[in-house]
Amino acid sequence: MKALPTAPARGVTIRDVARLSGVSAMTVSRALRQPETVSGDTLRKVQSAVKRTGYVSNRVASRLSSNRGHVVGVVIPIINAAFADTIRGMKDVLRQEGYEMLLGISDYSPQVEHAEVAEFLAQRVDAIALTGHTHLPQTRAMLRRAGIPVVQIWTVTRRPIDLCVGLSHHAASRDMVHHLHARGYRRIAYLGGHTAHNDRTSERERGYVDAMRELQLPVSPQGIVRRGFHLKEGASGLREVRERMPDVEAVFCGSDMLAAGALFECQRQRLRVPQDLAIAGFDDAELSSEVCPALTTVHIPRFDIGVHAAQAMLARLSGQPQPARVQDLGYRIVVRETT
Amino acid sequence: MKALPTAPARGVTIRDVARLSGVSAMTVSRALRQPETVSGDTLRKVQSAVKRTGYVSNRVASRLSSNRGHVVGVVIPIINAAFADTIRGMKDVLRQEGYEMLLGISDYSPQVEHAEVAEFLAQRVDAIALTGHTHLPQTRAMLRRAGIPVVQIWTVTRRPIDLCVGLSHHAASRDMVHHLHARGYRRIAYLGGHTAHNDRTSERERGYVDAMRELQLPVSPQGIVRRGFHLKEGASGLREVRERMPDVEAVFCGSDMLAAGALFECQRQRLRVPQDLAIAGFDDAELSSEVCPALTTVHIPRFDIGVHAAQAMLARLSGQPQPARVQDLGYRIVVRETT
DNA sequence: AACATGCTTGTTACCGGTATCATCGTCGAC
DNA sequence: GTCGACGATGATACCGGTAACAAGCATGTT
Repeated sequence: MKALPTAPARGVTIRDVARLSGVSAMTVSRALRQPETVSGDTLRKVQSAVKRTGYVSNRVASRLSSNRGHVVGVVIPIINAAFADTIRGMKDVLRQEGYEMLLGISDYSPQVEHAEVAEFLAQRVDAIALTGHTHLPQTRAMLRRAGIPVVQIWTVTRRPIDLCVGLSHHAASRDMVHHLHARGYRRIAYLGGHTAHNDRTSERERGYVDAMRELQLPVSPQGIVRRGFHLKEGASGLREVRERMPDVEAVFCGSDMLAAGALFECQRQRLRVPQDLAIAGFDDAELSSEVCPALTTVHIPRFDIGVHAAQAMLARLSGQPQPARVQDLGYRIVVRETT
Repeated sequence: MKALPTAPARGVTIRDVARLSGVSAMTVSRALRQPETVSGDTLRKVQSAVKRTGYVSNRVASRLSSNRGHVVGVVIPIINAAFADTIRGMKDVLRQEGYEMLLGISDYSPQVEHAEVAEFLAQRVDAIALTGHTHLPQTRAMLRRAGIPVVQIWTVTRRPIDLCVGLSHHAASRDMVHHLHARGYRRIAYLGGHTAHNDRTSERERGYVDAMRELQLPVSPQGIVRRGFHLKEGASGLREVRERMPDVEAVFCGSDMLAAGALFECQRQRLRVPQDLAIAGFDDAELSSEVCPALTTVHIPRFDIGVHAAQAMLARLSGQPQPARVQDLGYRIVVRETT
């Protein structure tokens, strides 16, 4: 088993280690970062001195002089189960490579996102991940100027700022509507998230509209209801859908939270799902396979988005062969019991 | 409306601003951090130069020389809905004060937690928040030596490393068992989380055991089942409880995820809740009020824990009157339909 | 033997701020 | 009129690393 990382013993600097091992500070620095460039003898002396003093490199100083601080910044709109998986994926990769993560939360506000990015850059992070591709022009400009790896996650876009890892929410949404159609549903409503400053929800809604048109099914503003992503709003959303469109046969929800909230409301109203009303979700949340009846939904690779995003930025940082600029990780329609 | 924070224009340093405004770098530094110590004339010149150049102070350099970097580190065991609320609470406060957050995830491993803390200290964070009070002795020692504010969150403990903000999970758990008893339930089983390296789950389990003893109800290892915190495990846990204790009347779950998983399993098995079996949870997750029937649970101030923790560390950092070392934010039994 | 080559190590300066102390001018008190 | 106090500003060194270059030395080549 590996020894525990030692504490950055207060005040122990590289010069202390240098003195103790009888070499220069520069040699200590080299011994720690590129052991193969110093002699075996020197390496041993340095390692022993490090152990005795409990020396830990000061990342702040290191970053100031070399412009590498082993920190990346990540901005997500909100912490929820979906983004949590992506964060976990990133963390797993970053930890292995010795990188830390600054977390920014934008609350779906481009202004707040901009402020977080500005602060990240002031902190001189090595790379930045952003959610989606809807940003202020100033934010894009600032990121370009910064000249560090930038990964946009969750959606794919043709013109990323730098890199991008995600999937087409439009295509996924479209496919789900086709699934509902194949099951025989015709009066299909859409209960989705607010679309302001959110390309995921916008794409999903457009996917629904486009598919309905393709299938020559009736689409109308009556059949589209928008809500936040809370279970409670799924319930109220379902009530509104049924008021507006009494003969609705299926409700396609832009997130599993909305779908589950709608499902619970059906249970309260003693509506049978899917006999009286079919429900489909999006995200394949943990909940979806566990509720009764289990939710039909779109599985998206939340965890892998994080893994690939982190790998892409690290690859760029280490000057490895350039990763693909755009990585589409796809999705999967998961048919369960509610459709 | 406030202007957007500007980009750290590449390469613009305090010296550039100094040259442009015709004063020394030191005066610029003062004008930005303690505007009241420079003359009005100077202040205006500096502000204009800052605007023209788009200068943003380099936090890295600032931290190196002044030991203040406007970053705090937070370690949580896992990202889930519960901790997400706490993170949000912290972020809200930190953002207002211009602090950024490094996020560490320990996966319930004290070794990983130790490594994260070590790395945070190498990054020279201004303060650290940790979850719970179960840490390696080395971790405690390292934190003490670091001499920065440390907040332990979620549980209260008599001997915190420095500060602590949370509640007594033992008392809350005990109260819930008393509630079940008052409702007439006698054969009460406990379905909780794994207790290794987790003081929240341990305390909750002990609270159950202690309350059962007080009430002179039968407690046996048969009536205690441990699982992870996934819905699926709530379902499998419920099956195991009923196998082991066929005449069980109520299941007290150490988390709402387990409780909801158990509830869904009951629905699948066509068991009526609470008539055939009562279920109580812990955490008051968003889910709990929305499922049908709604879950009886223990509400805990997840968001406020974050807010108070952040406020406590910032208070200490700014040398304000010392915050209370231990803040017990309490809990509330929320009776709904499942008991 | 003289010299080029490569490997290891050391010296120096610098990253971009800020702490500290020195300096300068102004104003009021004696 | 001289002196001390105070406010504003500047010069310098330093935080703790690392880049860039120089130097020393052993080895191989002609």
